Amino acid sequence: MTDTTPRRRDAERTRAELLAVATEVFAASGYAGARVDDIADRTRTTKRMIYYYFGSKEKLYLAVLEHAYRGIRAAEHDLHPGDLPPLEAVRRLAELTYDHHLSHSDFIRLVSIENIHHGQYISRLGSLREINRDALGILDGVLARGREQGVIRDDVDALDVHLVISSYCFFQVANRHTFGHLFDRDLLDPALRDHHRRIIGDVVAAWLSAAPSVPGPAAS
Amino acid sequence: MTDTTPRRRDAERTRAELLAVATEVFAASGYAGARVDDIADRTRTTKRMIYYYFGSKEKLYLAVLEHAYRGIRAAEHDLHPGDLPPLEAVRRLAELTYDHHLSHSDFIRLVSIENIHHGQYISRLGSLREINRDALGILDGVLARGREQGVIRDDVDALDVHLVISSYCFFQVANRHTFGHLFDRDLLDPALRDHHRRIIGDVVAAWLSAAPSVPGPAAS
DNA sequence: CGGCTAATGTAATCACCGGTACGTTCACAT
DNA sequence: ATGTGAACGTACCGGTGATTACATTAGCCG
Repeated sequence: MTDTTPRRRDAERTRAELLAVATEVFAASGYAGARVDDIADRTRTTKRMIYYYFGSKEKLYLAVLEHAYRGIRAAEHDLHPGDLPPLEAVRRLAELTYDHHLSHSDFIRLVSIENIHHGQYISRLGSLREINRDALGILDGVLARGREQGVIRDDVDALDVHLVISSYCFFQVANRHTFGHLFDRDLLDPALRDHHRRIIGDVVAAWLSAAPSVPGPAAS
Repeated sequence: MTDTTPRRRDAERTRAELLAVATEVFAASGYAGARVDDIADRTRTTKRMIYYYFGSKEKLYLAVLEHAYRGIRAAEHDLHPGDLPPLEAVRRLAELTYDHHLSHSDFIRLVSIENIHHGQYISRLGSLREINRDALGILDGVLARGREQGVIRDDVDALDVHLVISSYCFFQVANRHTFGHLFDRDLLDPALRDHHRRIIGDVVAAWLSAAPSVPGPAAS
């Protein structure tokens, strides 16, 4: 957060700046690793204000988490399936999700961090559940259409597809460092981006258009 | 670490116990979140011994990380492709990897933690790189055989396949909590295990047997 | 046995870090 | 213009947590 507007006494702005910087710091260091002093020092205000606006480190983290989750629009929202052929729509969704994840690495890291803490904080943020609902609804509509047309297998539901796509995209960002070290491939190398994006598109398209491996719907 | 052998003065045992407990605690709380006192209290020795054997919290974590990585045998090692049809071999590898990840959640969590720290610790453990080499080699052999037989597409390399499989399996364990909360599906629910295992098998089998989406090898 | 070192226990130290007491100043309403 | 509360700053506190100084004992080797 470098200086921008040098106004004095602007509650909204101070609060927003703290939240933005806290997001960066928590994402960079984890909850326990983040330092309240560090967050304060990176703003043009002081530690006192963190407690004035948020009350505690924990509540600040909760605010960061909620803000991050609300700020993320599921890639599904940018998908306008229109009358795209279902398979093309899903491929497009996969590739959108890929780009979406790559450009929101702080969010991805916060999710990792939250899982390290067994989801103990997000579990207090009940209102988030609804956000992803309609995103899944969009995907579900596409799959239904594909099944009707007989071009998409019937033993897979929207959540399964979402899981496969998210896993792949998430991994690229979340495990960049260990994977890069062990295999000498920087997953986020711009030169590989098209290759990696195409892969997840190919994967879901091939998967969904294949015949069910066992007759009849199996999803529970 | 509950009591087992009540011998006194056993260096090997003390060291091993510390390492095992430290693995649990680091995996449970992250590096910064883990407490040296906590680790010591869970053993039948004292904090002093951590410093006697490992020197510092950081070196203890490094030892945990290295031990965990060495202790993990890539699922590829349990794959004996023999003369299985290539596609079946890859499907089998995917399903093996799935079970493998599910039964090593502490390791998965350590990997997540290490990535939160930008891989700064694993980058000091240069010797690990070799471990995964021959694992990839096995997969590479299967793919090569499949390409020769014309049953596996030629625009995908072993690392790509490994990435797709690992991503899916890793996500299940690593993001269990946030995903479970947001979508009301416990990814590790035993009742879903067969369903989820089958999915990754279907995914790679369908993907690899499909025709390349663009003519000619594209992998870099 | 005597002694010598590896191994262990106890009790501190010291920095760091989340949180707060207290005082000040801005800006808006009247 | 000025009273008033919201917004902010400074300096500090108290606990915690990593690390260590020092004392002790166990076991082996001769």
